[in-house]
Amino acid sequence: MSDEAKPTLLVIDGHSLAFRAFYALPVDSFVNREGQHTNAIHGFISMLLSLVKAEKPSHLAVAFDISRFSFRTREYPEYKGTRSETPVEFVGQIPLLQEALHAMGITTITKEDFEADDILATLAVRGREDGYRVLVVSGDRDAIQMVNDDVTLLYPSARGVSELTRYDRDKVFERYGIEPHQYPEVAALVGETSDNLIGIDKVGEKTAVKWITLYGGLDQILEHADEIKGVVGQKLREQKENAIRNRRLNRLVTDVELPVGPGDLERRGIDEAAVRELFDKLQFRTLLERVLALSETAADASPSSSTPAPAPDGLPVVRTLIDEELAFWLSKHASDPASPVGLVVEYGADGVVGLGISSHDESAYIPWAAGRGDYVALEAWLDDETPKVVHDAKRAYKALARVGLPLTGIVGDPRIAAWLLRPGRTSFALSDLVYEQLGETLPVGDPNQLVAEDDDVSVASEAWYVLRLSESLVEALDDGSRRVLADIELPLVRVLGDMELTGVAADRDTLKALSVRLGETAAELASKAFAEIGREVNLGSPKQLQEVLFEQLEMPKTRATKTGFSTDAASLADLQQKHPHPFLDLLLKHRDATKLRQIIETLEKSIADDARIHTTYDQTGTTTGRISSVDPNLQNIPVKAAVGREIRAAFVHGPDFETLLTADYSQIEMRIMAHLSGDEGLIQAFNEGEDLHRFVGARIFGVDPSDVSPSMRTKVKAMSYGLAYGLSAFGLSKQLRIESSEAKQLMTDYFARFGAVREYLRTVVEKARDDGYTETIFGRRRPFPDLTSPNRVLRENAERAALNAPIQGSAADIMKIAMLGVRSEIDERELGSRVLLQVHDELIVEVAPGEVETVREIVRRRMSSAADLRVPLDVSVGLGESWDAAAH
DNA sequence: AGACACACGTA
DNA sequence: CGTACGTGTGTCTG
Repeated sequence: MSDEAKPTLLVIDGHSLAFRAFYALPVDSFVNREGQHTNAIHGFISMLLSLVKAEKPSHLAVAFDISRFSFRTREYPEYKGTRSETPVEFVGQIPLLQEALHAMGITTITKEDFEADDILATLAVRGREDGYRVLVVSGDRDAIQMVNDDVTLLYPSARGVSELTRYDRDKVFERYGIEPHQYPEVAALVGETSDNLIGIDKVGEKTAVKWITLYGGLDQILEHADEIKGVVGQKLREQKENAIRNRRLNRLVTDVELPVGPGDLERRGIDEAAVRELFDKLQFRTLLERVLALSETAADASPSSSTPAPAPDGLPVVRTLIDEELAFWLSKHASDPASPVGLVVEYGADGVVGLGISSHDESAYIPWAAGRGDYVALEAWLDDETPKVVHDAKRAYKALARVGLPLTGIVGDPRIAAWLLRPGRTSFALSDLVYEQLGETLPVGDPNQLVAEDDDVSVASEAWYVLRLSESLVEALDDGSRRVLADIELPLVRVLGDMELTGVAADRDTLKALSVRLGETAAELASKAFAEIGREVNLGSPKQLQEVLFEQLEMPKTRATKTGFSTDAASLADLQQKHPHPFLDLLLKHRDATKLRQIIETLEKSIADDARIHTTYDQTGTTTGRISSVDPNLQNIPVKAAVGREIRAAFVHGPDFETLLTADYSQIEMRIMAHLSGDEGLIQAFNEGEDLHRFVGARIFGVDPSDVSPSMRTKVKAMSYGLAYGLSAFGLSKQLRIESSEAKQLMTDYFARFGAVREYLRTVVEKARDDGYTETIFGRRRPFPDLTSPNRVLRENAERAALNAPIQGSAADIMKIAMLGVRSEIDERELGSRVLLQVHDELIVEVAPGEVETVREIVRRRMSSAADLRVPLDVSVGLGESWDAAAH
């Protein structure tokens, strides 16, 4: 293929050319009405237009450095270290230039950890392979190494960017006397001041070229270093490491992984509206004419083959921000306390990859690489009061904390807002919420698309959606829910986040020993059980158990399930009464042992490297307002059985702490029921501070409190608790294994004494049916559409849930408020103790040395005063080495 | 591999 | 025919 017939690929080092342009044009002549300097943008675009006109490239791209940091600075921190601060007038010009290029339909490419020249070198190699004539525009002399028969370097002259010197093979040889690929070896010997690469003393270009010609290359020169005479030979031997290092650093990478290849860089049509708007803002009148003129000829020559998908109305163009630009953008556009910004953290396998930030009309992407030193402004911004809206703020808070970044000023979280609006929904994914709430489709990076939107764009654009979504959701909330969001849920994000990050210390040996012991017990029980039935079955399989029980042993059928008959513990206990068999008892004990062992093994697996277990609280995981706990669930650690308490004994305080403290609310739901119903009897029971069930039992059975028998107390207790769940007489009789007539009588007697409770429970459901929702004391709502369902099962289920929601929900609110109070006082008084776990009505605190009494008082006071009810909120506190020992 | 049912731990 | 959860196992399905 002749050169004439080959398509031309033009690739440009954006940053270096813009910088050249900046120094070539007078700064003060290019300032727009907003005070933004534009000389570099103007010079660059002017140069670009001339180039396009002259070279008529069919394919075109501009590469930018992401920052002054790259793999080279990691290897050699002094790399480019002599470069002075970016001039203040240059700041802000690169993002605007990128914006202009996008509007002009020109692809820009960046790659984390690489310099623009590496991108150019990669495209040059691939372009050559694919049959292109390649033109590389760069102001960096290292680019000379790319030159060959198909690749030409256009290098700006001393006079600026409008005159570019063409370096082809011949020109390189003419200028340096070597082949292009040898240039870096010369540079390695001589050194490169602008990159802060020191060469060999006394070796200049002439000497270096002479040696290269004589010995053939750098390696050969070093091999023959001993033969070189004089001071210069001496210097070479002394300083050869410099040359080796320089060569390593000035070698351009030619296999950078890029989202695009040469074929994807075909010139596209311009977005005329965007160009007009931006050029108007930049006040580029003549350039606008030139761009439009060129675009017409381009359109005639090659009709655009790919038109970018139209962006949704108002979606801002994304800028990638680094270094000074980052600080500039943050200070100029994002620190207004009155206008929140959306923030999206991009998560990679190793944590934070980047940040997307967006106001209503500007979006930016900030690449993040751990250990890089240019994030002072970002850190300050994350830690200031700039209002930030974050989807799944707790996750972002934790991810940022893990890389040492703060996050304060969280004023919105659409995930939580959507949950408050409709706590029963199943998905809280951003894309689903955007679709449902805004009626828009969240753009996704489509890897199949040629010039795919890269992650930068998606993350920054997501931030824009997060902001709008949050505003729309808050708008949809009622005042009460809004207060719950602002006063409870959002402040709680940090508290829960820190609890998760801290974790709870666990004693691996205790757990291990326990699981071994339970394993042995289970094995013994299994073999005994097999002996009883004369064969081996899988005791964990309900299906196989059904065969054994109902076919082989011909036991009476139990409660029906979807797939047969139940083998749960209650059914087995029933069977043991009706049809006693040793197998049943062995099976139950086996279940106990294996279940506990399973729990222990799960816990063991979840112990992290810091010897602590870090659960994750799901702040949107329940319909009532409670939080749930996952991975592992630390809210269902056994406590009732003796072995359960042994498990809790494995949760201990950390080495630098004095003790664990547990604090729990006594009968909080009953107290809330007393408050909400206003039942004088119940209120009196709590105010007298007597044993609640004894007091209630005395009233119901008409005896003295001292004469309430254990069996009476059990019945009363079951009924009291059951009431808050919508328990029926049938259910009560089932649970207490008493006649349903007795259960019925019990309930009648209860309501005769505590009539306001019945009245309350009835009106809660009635009101919920009218309103369509229930409400907690603090205004948290839960919708109940099924209360008017003609389907009886649905309706009655909804009735029981509606009965319970304000009670369970108010208890959840109170505990959350208490947690906020405890945390804020610990912060205020600068204590070292910290809350570790929350189990609905219980807090577990790790107490720092010397703080026992202080923390005990704080926790007790903050928990009891979290709400002002018509009954006291009783809190019991315990201390101990372990969770079990601290229980009471 | 993923969905479902069952069983069971907590408040 | 008592609310609210999460997890492990077995089983069936694709």
